[in-house]
Amino acid sequence: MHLAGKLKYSFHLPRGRRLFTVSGSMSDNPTDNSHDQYAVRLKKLQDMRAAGQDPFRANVTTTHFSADAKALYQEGQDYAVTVTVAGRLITFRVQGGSSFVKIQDQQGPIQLYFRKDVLGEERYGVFKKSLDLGDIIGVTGTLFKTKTGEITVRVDAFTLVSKALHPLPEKWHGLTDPEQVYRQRYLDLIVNEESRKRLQLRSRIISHIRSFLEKRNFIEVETPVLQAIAGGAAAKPFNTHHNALGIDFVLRISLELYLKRMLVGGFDRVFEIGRNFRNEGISRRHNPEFTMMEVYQAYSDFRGMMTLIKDLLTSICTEVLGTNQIVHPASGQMINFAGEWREVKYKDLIREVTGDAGWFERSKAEKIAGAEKLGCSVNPAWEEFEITNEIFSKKIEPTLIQPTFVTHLPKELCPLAKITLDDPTTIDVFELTIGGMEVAPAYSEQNDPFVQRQMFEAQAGEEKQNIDEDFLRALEHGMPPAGGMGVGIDRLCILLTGAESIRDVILFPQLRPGA
RNA sequence: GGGUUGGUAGCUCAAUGGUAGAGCAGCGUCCUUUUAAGUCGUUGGUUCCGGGUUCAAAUCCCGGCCAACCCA
Repeated sequence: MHLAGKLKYSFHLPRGRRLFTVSGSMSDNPTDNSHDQYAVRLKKLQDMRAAGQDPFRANVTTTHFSADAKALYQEGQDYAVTVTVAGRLITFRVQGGSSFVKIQDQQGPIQLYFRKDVLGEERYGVFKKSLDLGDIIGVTGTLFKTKTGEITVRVDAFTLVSKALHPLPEKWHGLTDPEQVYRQRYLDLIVNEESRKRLQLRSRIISHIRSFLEKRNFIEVETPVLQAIAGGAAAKPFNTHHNALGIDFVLRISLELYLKRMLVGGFDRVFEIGRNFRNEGISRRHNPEFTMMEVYQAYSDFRGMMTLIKDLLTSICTEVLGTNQIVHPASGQMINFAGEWREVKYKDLIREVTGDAGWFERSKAEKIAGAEKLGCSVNPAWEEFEITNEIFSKKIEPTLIQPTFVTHLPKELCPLAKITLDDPTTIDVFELTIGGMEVAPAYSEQNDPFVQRQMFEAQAGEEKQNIDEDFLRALEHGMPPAGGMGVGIDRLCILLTGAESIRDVILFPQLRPGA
């Protein structure tokens, strides 16, 4: 089931407009050219082509991006530096024989100054008549500072290198319809600086994670997305099919089991930043495909991972964000990454919120009653640990705004970690929770193949075929003791960019096909 | 899956059951240092789709599609 296969790719024209009727009326009656901006722009394109200038065959060799070009200007040295820049036309202010426009490239906007007496009558006329907001142009000119102090390129020559047939969204309000923001992200990126900044910040965060880990001798690897068995997490997978092999595959739901094979193979410090796919609901916090970073370090444990994640996040704060404090939009609180981070056992949090020191000795009926007293709706079919975990998810996790290591979770919640030595009901694990969201779980990884098999069998229940025998065989060859951690990159970006929704930090979030 | 809110010009939004409008964009005019430039004029509508009520529906009712938020 390929989702993309169901999408209809159609050439999109403004509603109710047909290309041939519009262009027909254009040529029949050139004065009546005001009914459709698409048609107006198409006409300009056709006229240029007829004159032997096809913008889609033109190009320009740029010398600088916008901000780099502006940085070359030296005070008082007007028209001394020549640059060639290119970008999308975002403002257009014609003023008789001189005009100011702005173009925008990857680094942001730069102002251009067109003069009739510099360009000549004919080229200036082409500039005024042939260009539209949204077109992509390249210009060569010299830097100067206007009387209002803006560094500007006085244009000596310009080339249209791509025609925009659709008008840009309105310049002041921008594009606000959330649906269009996500479906036509390119428009959002053109007109909404906040979106552009946020998504660029995401790239810088990921880039920083890579360099941070590489400096600590971690090796980045890539493991299969297509897998015969979805392992490493409890989630419903997407199913797909390999035609030549004639077998079904699933898309991975986690990176874990292959990265541990890398530990067996002698890659002692590995990480992968990759897409996971979970066939579950879509919400403010969930996208069906999301980016996970998983990292494994031999001869470490969950305590070592604590240090690693704290160092990593502190490093992102100082080197990428330039601050240790971030506003948590939902609560308005400041999240403080500096100083010591709270560490608390899962069981202690449960005892605290239920007010019951003996919670874990209570019967299932008593736990159900306790959970309902706290306002949790409980499914009677749940196991006891699920009832308790409902309290954690609903009543505790959302309140953990400051960075908090929740440690020693019940062993049922993770079958891949080592049992705590002095408490056989818990595992050596933490979940780092910030801003009410689980950001990074980490474990002392299970490397005992016998215990691992038992855990898998208990988890699989009747579905023994879902046990990854190849992974167990790998463990039987000996995996070094290791700490492992997963970092939800999207959630981290929500947190660090102050976004409201996962959709704001994913370039093209999944939506229903159509529209 | 349930509830709430919304979908009107290219964009941002008005219009209390009674002629569908404004700003920006577009088109035409004036303007050689503007900053949402300004000026004068002007075009542009399957009011998401399909039914229904009514003399009359963007508006009320039913169904559908899409989205946002909340809940599961």
